[in-house]
Amino acid sequence: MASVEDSGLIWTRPEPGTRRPKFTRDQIAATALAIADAEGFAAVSMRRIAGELGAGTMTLYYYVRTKDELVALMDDAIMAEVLISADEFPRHWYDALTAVATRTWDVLIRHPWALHSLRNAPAGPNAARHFEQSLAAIADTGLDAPGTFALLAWVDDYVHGNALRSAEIRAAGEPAMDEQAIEEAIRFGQTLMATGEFPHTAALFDGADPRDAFPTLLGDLSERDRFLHGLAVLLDGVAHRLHLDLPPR
Amino acid sequence: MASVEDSGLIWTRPEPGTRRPKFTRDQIAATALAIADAEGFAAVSMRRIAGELGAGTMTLYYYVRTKDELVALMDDAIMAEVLISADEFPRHWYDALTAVATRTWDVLIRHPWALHSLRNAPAGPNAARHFEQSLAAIADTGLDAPGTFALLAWVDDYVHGNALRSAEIRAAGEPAMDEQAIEEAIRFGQTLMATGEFPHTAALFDGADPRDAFPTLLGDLSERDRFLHGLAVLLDGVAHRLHLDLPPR
DNA sequence: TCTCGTAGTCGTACCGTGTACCAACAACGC
DNA sequence: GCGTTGTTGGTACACGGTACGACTACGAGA
Repeated sequence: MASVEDSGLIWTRPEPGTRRPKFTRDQIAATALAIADAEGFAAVSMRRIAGELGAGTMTLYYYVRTKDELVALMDDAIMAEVLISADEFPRHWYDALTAVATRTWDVLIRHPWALHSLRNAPAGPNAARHFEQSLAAIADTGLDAPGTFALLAWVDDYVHGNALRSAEIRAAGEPAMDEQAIEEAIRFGQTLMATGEFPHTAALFDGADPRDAFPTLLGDLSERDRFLHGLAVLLDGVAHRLHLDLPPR
Repeated sequence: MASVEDSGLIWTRPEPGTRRPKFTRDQIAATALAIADAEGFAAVSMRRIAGELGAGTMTLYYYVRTKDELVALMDDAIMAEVLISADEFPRHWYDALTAVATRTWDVLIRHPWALHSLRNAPAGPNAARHFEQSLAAIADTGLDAPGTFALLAWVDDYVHGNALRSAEIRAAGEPAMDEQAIEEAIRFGQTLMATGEFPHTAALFDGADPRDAFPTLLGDLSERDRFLHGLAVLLDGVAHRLHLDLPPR
């Protein structure tokens, strides 16, 4: 006898022959990513993801052995965003490396929590693809293996270091720090200045309110432009030291 | 009537007139630092610190409002290590900046958990002193405020990015990753290689066992030398772009 | 000398985390 | 019909930060 549960229309009944799980890893990772983007990585808990998905908490552990594995999934999803399609890949090493670095930076800024929270995630397939792309970018330099490795490391270090700090600046603008906390921080700064122990710092700010002074100090450039500027400086040094040619302009 | 507790010799009784707290913030921060250095930042919990100190957990909250404040204390202690004494301060901007950056790197490597765990700590007095020293280092370049700020940012970005990755490599050598996990990771890598999707990566490793290949790829240099090399490349670019003079050799 | 205010200490309890364990259920091959 | 196995999820535990408030003992005032 068919029970009430069975009596639905075909549309409501799952196709037979396929004993499919309710969820997929992609779906779970996407949910986790959405939570992290909206409320920060700290809000990503197993209970929270499960709740968002309308599942029991422990259900997630059928798809994933530990939370670390789930984090690895998140990392791989992010690394996918970093990949550059073949048709937008410049020919010259300088431009190609700049393109890869910039794309990486863009993604890291789009997910400011990522660099901090995915640090321990083991590399997945998309991380490998990103590395392959990086190698492809500088293949025409003719550098040997150690040289190649070193160059990529320098660029990666700068990109990550810059993204880390830029993400911080971005976060500082958010309501995370309330007006009163800023006020106190400034007063503390003034107390330090008053000791006379910081002549160079005092000269730099020149008595101005730090809140007004920052745009000037940053040269009225966007974070992204300042990143690009530093990258160009670094690659200048690279071309000079490693005797590589710069692209025609 | 004096109770049994009071009956000790003078030596065992605290001096009167001074109702001193049992602990100090410095002491608490030092304990927390020791735990972090020995077992990683994750091992630093309020209960653990208190236990180490022979105090009740909640006692710590008399000295500190929240754990975040305690972390700020740890950060300030670390920043103290970064400071360079006046007599070892080189004259030329290139050497001075290199000295500051290298000292920073050394400290970050000595405390590999620091960069990752103290990221959100607000700047304290020693952070301000470090900034002042950085300004002093490049004062003789004659750069204007935005130029100064930009230069320090580039160098800081590179130092932090490199230290972050170097600390990681260091951690990877630790027993954290057991033999079996490494074996699996390598097998996974080979699976990826077998797809033919990674020609450049395959060429780089040239069929060698990754465990043997790494020293060669790293150019048989120490982490520290590789850091210094990259820093020199960056500063080369800086001198070139900003029309600054290099130190006489 | 007695009393009282208060600086300093800490036990208990609450909520939130990751996850081990196990019971319940559903769909398939026979 | 059955047992098997894939899938779900409830409960419980250890551990985290910390709010609350009780307790202790010093120092000052009477």
